[in-house]
Amino acid sequence: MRRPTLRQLASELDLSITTVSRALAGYSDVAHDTRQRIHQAAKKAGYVPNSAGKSLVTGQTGFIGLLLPLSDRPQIDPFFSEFLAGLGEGLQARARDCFLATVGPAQSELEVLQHVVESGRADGMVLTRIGESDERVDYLNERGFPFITHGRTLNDAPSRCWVDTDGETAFATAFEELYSAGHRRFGLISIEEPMSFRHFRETGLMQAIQQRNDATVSLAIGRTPRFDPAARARAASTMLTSHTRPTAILALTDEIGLSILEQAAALRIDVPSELSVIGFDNLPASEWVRPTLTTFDQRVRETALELGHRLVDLIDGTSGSGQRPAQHLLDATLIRRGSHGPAPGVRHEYTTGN
Amino acid sequence: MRRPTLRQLASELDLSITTVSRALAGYSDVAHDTRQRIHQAAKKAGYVPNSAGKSLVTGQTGFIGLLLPLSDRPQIDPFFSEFLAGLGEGLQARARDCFLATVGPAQSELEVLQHVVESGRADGMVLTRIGESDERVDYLNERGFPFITHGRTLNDAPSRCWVDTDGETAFATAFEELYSAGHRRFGLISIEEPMSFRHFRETGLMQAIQQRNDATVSLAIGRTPRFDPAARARAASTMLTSHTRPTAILALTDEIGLSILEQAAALRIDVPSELSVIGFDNLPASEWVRPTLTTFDQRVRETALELGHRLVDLIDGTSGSGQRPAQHLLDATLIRRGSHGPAPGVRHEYTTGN
DNA sequence: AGCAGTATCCGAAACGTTTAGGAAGACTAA
DNA sequence: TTAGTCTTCCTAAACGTTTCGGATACTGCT
Repeated sequence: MRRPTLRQLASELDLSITTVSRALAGYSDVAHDTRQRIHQAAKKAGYVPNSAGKSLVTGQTGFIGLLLPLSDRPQIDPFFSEFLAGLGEGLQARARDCFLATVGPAQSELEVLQHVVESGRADGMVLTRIGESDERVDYLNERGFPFITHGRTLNDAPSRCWVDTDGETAFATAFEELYSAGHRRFGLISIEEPMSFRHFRETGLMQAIQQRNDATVSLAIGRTPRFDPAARARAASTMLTSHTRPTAILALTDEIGLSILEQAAALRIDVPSELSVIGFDNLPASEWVRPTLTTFDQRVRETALELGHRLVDLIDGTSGSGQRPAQHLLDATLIRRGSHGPAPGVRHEYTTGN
Repeated sequence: MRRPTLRQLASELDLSITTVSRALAGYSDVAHDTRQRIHQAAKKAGYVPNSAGKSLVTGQTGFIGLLLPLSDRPQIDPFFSEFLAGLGEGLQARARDCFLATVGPAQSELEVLQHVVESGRADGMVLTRIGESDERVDYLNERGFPFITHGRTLNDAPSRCWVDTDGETAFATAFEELYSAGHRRFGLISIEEPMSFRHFRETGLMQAIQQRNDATVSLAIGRTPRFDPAARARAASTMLTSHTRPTAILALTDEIGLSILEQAAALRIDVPSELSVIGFDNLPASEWVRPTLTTFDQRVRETALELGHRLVDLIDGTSGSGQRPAQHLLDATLIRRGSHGPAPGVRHEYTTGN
């Protein structure tokens, strides 16, 4: 039982293909009762336009591509399902579907991206995990292919579409929160990879420190490969056993934050009385651990929904009319939980050292 | 700058479209040096066949659809990214792409499924979250559309393709492990939804209990809606405060297991000395909590990879030659962690009651 | 020279849709 | 009556690909 086509419908109704097509598409040059007959027959036959045919003539596929690297590390992205849910919701509202361009371990993302773009499988692209500079962005820019990114590079033109979470403000806020609570010896455990979110979060912290202009504030920085749990634990442990252990540590991600909590427990350092930790991402696990992890929520779902809408605007050329700016920065909201608190009293400063 | 087409390539090379097409497709009726000229020109022009054109004539899209419900609950599926990674990897190896058919809150999955199938956007479908009986499965069966499921219904024909984790054996194993450790008063916190994995896990437990044929074994059963954290907590707390509190509780999922650990901590019931808990899923959080949660790992990624390969086999008709059976049951592996241990001594049985 | 066989290429149709550019008839206004 | 304007419908081309069924020229053989 093959799917009904326009031709079949037309011959059944003794009409031309054109008329059936135009009736279904809602054009006004079809008589009212003809239109009704057509709609009835279409519904009865279960007619759904063949997307390949349509795509061939319109040049649009109705697909949005999402570049998905399949590294061998276990978790792709902790909030990936959230992201997908938001994106899917946004795209569905605009009658598009999402397709996953998977990047195998042996391929480069750029390679896959080029193939997708050139084969015309997608009308637009969504890119995540943006680096401080990003060859994928450069390629699509040059190619003139519609795309949007979750995150920005360090040198985007003002017209380049992106949606990002304001990590800069978030980390400044975190610093202020902790500074006000009396903390002066700070730590930051960051990642080694030059992702742009690292840049912004770090910058936010640095600027906030500078702005305080308080010589008693110190900052120790540790780095770890992003996806190596053992290295993460080492970085945390190193900072926690240092001679001048910080009283407050900012973790670039929750995974790092959880690792710090774990090492602190192992070293019998009480959180939050002896040590404050603030993470970023609001992973599910950050609610399950004890103490619970204070962190920032990115509202990933919302972000991705926005991303979808904006990309379709871009493709349809709707964004030219200027209702929304091309770039959109969303606030991260601080989720105050159990892993931060007032700094330990100055008296204790030298007794807690290792 | 539009993408190069076969026609352009052909006229450039002073050849017919046919020849260029056949050379690129690897047919043998093209002279060696002609073939080389064509390949060179194609590479130079960056030619990639237009997928709509190809799809129109071959009737294949190269896409596999994955039905993705966008419920309003925050996390779609804890291991969703894992699943996607595996599926993507499998499909990529077979030169297919994965597309996401998102189901909005207002739509039914069946409705979306029908639309995808009838519009010819996909060559095959992957279904997850299978119910004990499932209208989506019925529809696709009847429609004769290629599909595979992660999970099985309670009445699948032997030829119906699926890959599933053996929850039956897993729960029997868990029971045996605990029984051998001296536990006799068991609890099970299950879900309310008639998902088929619930059926198999419960059945596995029941059968294991029956097989022991030990009158001193008791089983208390609690149920909670799958995605309601508050109800989950209530169910856990109810079982933990019952007059005859179990010494070992099996949680149908890790989310339930984590909730039990949380409630136990709140009630000052020590795990594992007073209570053993075993979950299922191996969520990331189960490693972060203290005590860590003993649970089963489903090897989601591996499962999904298998799923992808088998579906493509099915589509290509390769599975007819009978190298692999249509149905495949994978073992879940017990990850022994900190939340289970020997049963508390009989002496304590009546002192721990609430 | 005549013939079969082979290597190499091509014309044309087909897939299902959209849409530009009419055409035919009915109505309106003078 | 006649020209003009709507309303309603249709013909035909186009999108880019694959593939069936030849066509042509060359080879080797008798």
